[in-house]
Amino acid sequence: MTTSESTDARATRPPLSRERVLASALALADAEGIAAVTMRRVAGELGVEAMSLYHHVRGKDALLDGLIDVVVAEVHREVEARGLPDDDWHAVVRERCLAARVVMLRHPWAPGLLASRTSIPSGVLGLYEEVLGAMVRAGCSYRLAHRAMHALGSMVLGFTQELFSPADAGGSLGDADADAAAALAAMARALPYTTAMVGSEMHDAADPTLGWCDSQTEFEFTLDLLLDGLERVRASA
Amino acid sequence: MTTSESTDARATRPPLSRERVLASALALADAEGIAAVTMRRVAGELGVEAMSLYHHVRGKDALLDGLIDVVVAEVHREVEARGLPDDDWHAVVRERCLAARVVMLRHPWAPGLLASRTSIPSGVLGLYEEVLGAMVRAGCSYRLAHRAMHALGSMVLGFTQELFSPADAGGSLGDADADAAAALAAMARALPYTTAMVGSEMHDAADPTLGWCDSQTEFEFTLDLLLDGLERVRASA
DNA sequence: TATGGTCGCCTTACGTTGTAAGGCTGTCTT
DNA sequence: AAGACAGCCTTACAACGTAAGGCGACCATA
Repeated sequence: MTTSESTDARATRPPLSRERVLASALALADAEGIAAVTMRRVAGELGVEAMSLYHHVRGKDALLDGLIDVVVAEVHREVEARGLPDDDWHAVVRERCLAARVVMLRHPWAPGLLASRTSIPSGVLGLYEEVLGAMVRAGCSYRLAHRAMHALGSMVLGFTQELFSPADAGGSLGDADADAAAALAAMARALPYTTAMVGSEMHDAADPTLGWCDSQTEFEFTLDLLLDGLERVRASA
Repeated sequence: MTTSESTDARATRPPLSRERVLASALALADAEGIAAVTMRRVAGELGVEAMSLYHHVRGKDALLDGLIDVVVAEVHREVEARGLPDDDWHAVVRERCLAARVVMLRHPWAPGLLASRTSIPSGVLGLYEEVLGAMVRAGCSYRLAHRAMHALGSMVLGFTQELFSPADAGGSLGDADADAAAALAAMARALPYTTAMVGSEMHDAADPTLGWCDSQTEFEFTLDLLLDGLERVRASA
């Protein structure tokens, strides 16, 4: 009985593999956040016991490293899917940053996870190399290119960790109207400029229900701010 | 016996308080990283059992929120400790960012923790308000000021999460020389620009033992890049 | 001066986490 | 045929956050 059951189960499902483990973990992280990625949970998703994962992954830390590799590979694929200008360094760098961003938006847990790793994943070095090459070939000094790496890297990772989301800034709506109004009034008194900004931006927003803060636009604005600044430094050197 | 012991212990140490709990957690996080901040561990540091903390802190999450409040208060104090230019928005914003940075450097776990919180801490709103006010009074539109918040915030938080630290880029030194040389050669082949950049920057660095990558300089460079860009947009509007 | 309440801390216990150690069952090699 | 091996499972342990309740010391009131 027990024998036939386990035989059935083994026949039914495809054999485990590092790829299947990582795919399962990725799906789980996307669906329920990185905290849901638990050895037992991932195993359960694969119809298997927790300890079985250890035959394909050294441990939880290695699993998370693998997850990062998957995300970085996705960025590479996204870069290839877009056209490669290759002549204009501005465009080359811009495309890399935007590609990285769409992938980070698909996997909002990725920036935090990346930041938590102690050693830099090798795939990321490949991305840096491409950007670096484009800048240096365009006549940027290594010093300038180095600084660009810091600036752009911190922006790509930082922008997904939205510290300034509408729901938070708006206070806890959904309470009684009186309470909400009082809270809003108190906020307007304590933080007049912030309140005015939210009001002004919400009024200007095309679709206020979607959120007053279109972070894609913000992202591209900041990106161009940096790229223009870098170009200015390059040209003046 | 038991009675006298507990009496002694209670007489010996000052009574617990929210402040003492937070101070202990802060010291622990600074010394051993945020992962070491455990209810049992913090309690142990105070000569107390884990559950005793719950009389002064709602739970672990509230403890971490408290930790953030402490850090934000430290930023405010740092801002006050510096002189207040107050006339030049450029300088006002710059000082805030630099103040935030030195505090983040003192508590490297803070940016990650801040990013992990779901709701924005009220103290941070105060900082935003100051920067926002300076910009708006200087003639920036709310739209521009809003974008500046995103750009500057993501930079301040992102820059401490050094994804590009010397130890990593340099590979694992400390092995046999032959292995290290081989690894370096392989890296030079796979990542020629990166290798060249590290070499170039290390050569130029005043004190190579301190690290080829002076992130304070990088930070200020990026900050000024952003501020100059923002000023240009403001002036042209 | 007794008495009951409250405060501060402790004890015990439960469910969840990562993972070390070892068992069982097929398949493959010699 | 026999032994090695791969793949999965079982059991077990320490550490985690925290719910529930206990116990002594104080303090106000009767």
